[in-house]
Amino acid sequence: MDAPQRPPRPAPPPPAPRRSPTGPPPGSSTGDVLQQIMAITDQSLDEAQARKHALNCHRMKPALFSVLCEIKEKTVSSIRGIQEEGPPDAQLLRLDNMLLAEGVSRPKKQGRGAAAAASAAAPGGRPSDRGLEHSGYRAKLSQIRQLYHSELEKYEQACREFTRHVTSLLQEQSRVRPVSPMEIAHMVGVIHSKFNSIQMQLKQSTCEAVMTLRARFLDARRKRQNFSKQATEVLNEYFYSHLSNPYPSEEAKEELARRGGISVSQVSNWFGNKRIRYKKNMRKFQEEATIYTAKTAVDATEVRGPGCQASCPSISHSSSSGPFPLTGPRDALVHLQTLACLQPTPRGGGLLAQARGGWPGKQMPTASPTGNPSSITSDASN
DNA sequence: TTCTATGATTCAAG
DNA sequence: CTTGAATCATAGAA
Repeated sequence: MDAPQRPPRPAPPPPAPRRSPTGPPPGSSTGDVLQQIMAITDQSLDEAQARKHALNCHRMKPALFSVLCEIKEKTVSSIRGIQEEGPPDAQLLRLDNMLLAEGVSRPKKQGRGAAAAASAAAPGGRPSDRGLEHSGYRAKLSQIRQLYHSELEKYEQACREFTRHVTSLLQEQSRVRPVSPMEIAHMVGVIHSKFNSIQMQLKQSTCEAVMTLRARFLDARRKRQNFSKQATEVLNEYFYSHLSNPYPSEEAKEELARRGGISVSQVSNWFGNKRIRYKKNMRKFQEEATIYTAKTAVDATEVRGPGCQASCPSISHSSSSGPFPLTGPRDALVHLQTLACLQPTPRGGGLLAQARGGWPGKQMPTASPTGNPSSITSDASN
């Protein structure tokens, strides 16, 4: 394999170990020795062993060896050129990173930045993907991970065995031909790179499996599940108590999410849907509004005691105040202010006009920045 | 089965 | 980025 075109023999073998007085029979020339080497593969194992031994003990062996060394010296530079392996290519790096990010592979022992980043990831998933923490996904991912590691282990084992085999073979051969340690290292490198490419295929297919799993799971996410009663209640309470400005701040969303046991984005979705659906068909929501308005008022009363303006939630949606009536303490305040400023016409003016435009003048966040849960539904004092 | 309610997604606008 | 609007897709009721 690494034997290049043999140059024309420049000189006969060095004279040093030449024919000794007790020399071999005339037939055992260098050509004969080579002939024997070539014939070794045609022989049985025992026969070959015997021949090998004979060759090793042959008195011409040192001479032949030194010739081979000479030839080798001339060709070795060509090996040197390919000794260094290039850096792991980008594709492999990408695959590794992905497997790491998905929690399929573990960070390298001597891990640096990537390892630190990955260690933050929950086993079996990216922490950022709240929705992906479901058991089904994790179970599948863990299956993939197990398969990946067992296959990887198999490949590594095979690689080790093959490397050991080839190394010992080369060491054995080094008795009859010059095989430098560098050459052996090179062979090992070649073997490793072959096995690496197999490993890369494994990584590739693992990545594909993970991607498929993710895609399927994300699809499944569309299978909606209704929120719990608690969540709906919390959201509706906020919505109807902030009807003039149903745009919860980030803090409020977080608080609502926490209280409802849902995610912030679900809160955002819910409010987006709610605003639109409420506006489209306010009549339909009238009853709901009354319920939650009353509820909020009761809560507010409990907090502040009777006598406050919030304790009179008896507002009808068909009243002249339009679709976004005074439904809660804060709305009462906002509405009073608006009335004072805008002098709305009995129908269609003021808040109604605002509402038609889709709650245009967004108010300041209505939740207290302190994050006090009670402030979400009773913030009239702001 | 159909119908309705509702959570999620997509897309354009700002 | 958030939002409104349209739409999709499904759960659950009828």
